[in-house]
Amino acid sequence: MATKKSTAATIYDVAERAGVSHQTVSRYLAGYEGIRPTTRERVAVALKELDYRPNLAARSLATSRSHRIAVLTGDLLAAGPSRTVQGVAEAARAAGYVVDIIGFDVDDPSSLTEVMDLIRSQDLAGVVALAVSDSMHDAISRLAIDAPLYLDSGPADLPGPVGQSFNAVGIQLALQHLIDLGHREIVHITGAMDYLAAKARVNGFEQLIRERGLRAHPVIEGDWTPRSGYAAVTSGQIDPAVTAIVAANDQIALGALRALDEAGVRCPVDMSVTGFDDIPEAEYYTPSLTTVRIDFQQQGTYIFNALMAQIRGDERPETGAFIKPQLVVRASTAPPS
Amino acid sequence: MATKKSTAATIYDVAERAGVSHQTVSRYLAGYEGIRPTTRERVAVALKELDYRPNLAARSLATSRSHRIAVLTGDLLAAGPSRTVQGVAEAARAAGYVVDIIGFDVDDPSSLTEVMDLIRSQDLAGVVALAVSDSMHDAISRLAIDAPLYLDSGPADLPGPVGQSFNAVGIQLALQHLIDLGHREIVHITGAMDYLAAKARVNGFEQLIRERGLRAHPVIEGDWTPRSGYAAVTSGQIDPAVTAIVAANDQIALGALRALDEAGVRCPVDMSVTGFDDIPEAEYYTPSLTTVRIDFQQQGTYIFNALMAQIRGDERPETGAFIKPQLVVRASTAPPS
DNA sequence: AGTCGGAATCTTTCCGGTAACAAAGTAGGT
DNA sequence: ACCTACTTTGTTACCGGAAAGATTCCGACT
Repeated sequence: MATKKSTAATIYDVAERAGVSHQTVSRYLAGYEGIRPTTRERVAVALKELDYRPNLAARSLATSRSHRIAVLTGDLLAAGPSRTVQGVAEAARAAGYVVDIIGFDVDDPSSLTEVMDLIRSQDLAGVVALAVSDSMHDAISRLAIDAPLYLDSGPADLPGPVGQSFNAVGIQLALQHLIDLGHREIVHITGAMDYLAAKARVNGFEQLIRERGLRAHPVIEGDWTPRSGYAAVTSGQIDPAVTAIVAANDQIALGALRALDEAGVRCPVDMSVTGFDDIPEAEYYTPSLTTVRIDFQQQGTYIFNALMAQIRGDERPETGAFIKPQLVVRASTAPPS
Repeated sequence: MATKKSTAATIYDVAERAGVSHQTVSRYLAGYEGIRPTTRERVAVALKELDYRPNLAARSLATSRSHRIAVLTGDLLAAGPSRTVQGVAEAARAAGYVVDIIGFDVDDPSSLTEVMDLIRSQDLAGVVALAVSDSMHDAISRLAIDAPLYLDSGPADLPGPVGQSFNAVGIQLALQHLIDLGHREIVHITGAMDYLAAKARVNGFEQLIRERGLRAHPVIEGDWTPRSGYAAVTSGQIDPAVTAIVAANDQIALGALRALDEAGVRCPVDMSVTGFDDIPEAEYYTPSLTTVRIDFQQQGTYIFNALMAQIRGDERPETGAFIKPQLVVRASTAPPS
């Protein structure tokens, strides 16, 4: 039966109740083996009776380590990042870590100064930076945070962070699907090009186009938003020969779908469209969107694990982690007519 | 010129450098007035030279108060809540608070036990619970958290939390718009009915229907998802006389739009549809969705302020805060034909 | 029985701040 | 110049844990 006390119980309270020293309680909590069973039992009982909860501030002060990680992100609003954050948060919680969300202004690198102060004040176990543009990438990597930092961005020509490993393969899944349907003239609408994810998708797209020996239509630059997908189609940049569009995410695909509809171009009869992410709404677009499903939950887990590996100081870069994208065929793709 | 030191500077380091006692430094940091200008200057210089950052764990331990709040939420994925969280996080950051995101399993009230432990270990300044269903509402309010708690849920018959004040007015904006267009047979597809937001929208809807003396079609129960909007239309629950649908959010509207399209019912010619939230995609649905825009940023600010008021122990419940919803007329509504 | 050594437990110190109290320093009034 | 009353600054204790060193306990062995 938990005793109601106005102030939270400390290890001293527990120790007194169990008739031992506070250090013994501390050892018990740390899982130390060498405690006599009778003593152990007394401590356990006292702990339960007082409904003891450790004070994390005190622990963190004493050890100068915490079980808290920060997620730095430019926008939580975008569907992808927000789900990734969710995934990281869940993985972190399962591992007994708490996640601080720290936002910064994507357009203002100087806002990082505040962020930096915040991070340095917090003794964090680690920091994850998600959805980071190139300019921010440099600013962040210069940040000289003393905690391990997992940066989900970087040059597109390197293998890249584990959290971004699926981009090329994913986009190729969509592209190959269109090729299999018989399409030969295919164009890509990109995400915001200062994001690694966008560049990786472009690279994946162009690589497969080359491998298959297809005509390389210049990509059309978008910025992840439906608006940019709409603009890409209405801007007249698309070669009339094109019969299929590979959008860098579902929102762009939505915008494109809408523009096609307004222009009287039927999807999928006259033009096929694929998305990326498989957000819950994608199935209900008109027509239902063929897209590539990403397991953001798993992505979050991988990212968290990668950070934990850094925290523990592991050397091996955990090569096995790869998020397997999955093609979801719905009604927005069909053979060219 | 900041001196590079391997370990972070403490107030003791600063004190030594400035030739004063650490307490004087502490006073300076606390903004205490009674410090001689010359001393003040020396401290300021030392502070800057050592690039001092306070250790929040130590401060929190000493004061048993922290500048950290937790946001408890069932799902970050849903568009509304995630944007609200974003808003709260931003308001909190502006006020110098850090936000911990704590997720729990909506379907498993026992997961709250863990959450509870987490919260109690963290010495938090306050807790915000968002997107809370009724069952969770009870579980959470029983949680006996010693920090101030802002619960964004509750009985639908009370005025309700400030964060939810816009529901009735917002839905009535949509409904009145349809009435103005000449619609008389209007049905509502609800959100998940164990959420305050869903109930408040239903109440607002039914109230205005009564006031205008219109036929009260029974509401069709949804769960915020596009799937449920789709199901509501295809299930045949809608009276053939109905000429307009008021959906509880944009996703539901999307599902409905899709079902109507498949059934060959033209929107807005044969059926008008309104959404709620104005997510960025809504404009690009087919047809472009008439909806009610909610300023989630502002909502987040209000919620944060409400929590801060509780933390400070203010009595007056800050009655002035109201998020003004805004009707956004697009192409999914038209006079009945 | 006396000793030795490891196991179990206790005591002290520290982490980096804040709070309360004590002690200087300073100025004004007589 | 002396005392009083503020001002300014310094000292010490404390928050709740963890780490390190000190101490007690206990059984095995001589």
